[in-house]
Amino acid sequence: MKYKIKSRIWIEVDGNILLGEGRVALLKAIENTGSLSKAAKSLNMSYKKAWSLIDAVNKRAEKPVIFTKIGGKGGGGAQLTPYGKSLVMAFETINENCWGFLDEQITKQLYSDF
Amino acid sequence: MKYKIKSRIWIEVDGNILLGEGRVALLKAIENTGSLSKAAKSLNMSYKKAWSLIDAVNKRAEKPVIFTKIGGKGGGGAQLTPYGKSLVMAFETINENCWGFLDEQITKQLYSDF
DNA sequence: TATCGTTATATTTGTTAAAACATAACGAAA
DNA sequence: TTTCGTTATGTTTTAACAAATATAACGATA
Repeated sequence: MKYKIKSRIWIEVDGNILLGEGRVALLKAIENTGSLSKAAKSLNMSYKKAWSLIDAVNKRAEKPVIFTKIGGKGGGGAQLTPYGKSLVMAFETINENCWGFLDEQITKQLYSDF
Repeated sequence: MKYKIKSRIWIEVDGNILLGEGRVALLKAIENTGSLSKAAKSLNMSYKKAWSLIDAVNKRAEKPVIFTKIGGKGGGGAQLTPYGKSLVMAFETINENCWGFLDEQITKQLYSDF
């Protein structure tokens, strides 16, 4: 089969993006590193960009998605809230299910004989 | 339900985009107008952009998607091949099915109680 | 054979999005 | 009270992408 079907999904609130693949990757990196700056570095992203993405997510989500701490031991840090974790999980599940669905669909619509 | 799920799908060949929503819209406009330049105008797109999109599609598709004529009555024109029409139909069907699937999914993954 | 609206293509300009850079505030601990 | 690695934010610069402009070739028809 020569053709491959691809997709991007995202979640919107009032016409503004809440969560997409990039933001989910960032949230997962925060979960793994405990810090926004480390997460940004691990994704080869500037801190500023990471911060603005997270800011947008926090502004639009129904409940806070991360909480941060400034100063103190280690300089501070950032962690996902339980709600943030559940959003990430839901997004990834939907995304994977979508891939499977689309693979089925392209076979049906483009490569079936009947 | 505060969150809305959105998607974009596209078809790739060897890592290059063959068809996405924009190109499908352009192909449909060609079908309706019988001309690439009229189609571009109807979509508020420059002729050059339209031409390069179509060029990319023709280079990558398994079979020609449009055929063109230069000069003569009306100056020339462009039309979809039957294969082009079938690609457009398949794309639109898959896209609509995908929207329905994703609406189900977000309800299941984010708004179900069990 | 002059005209016309196309297709086909190159080149320049403009606009927007991303990257880079800079800096203040914070608070635990040495 | 100085140091350190954070969070938080503004400003400037760069680069990628889109738009605008220009022009040649084509062929039916008047």
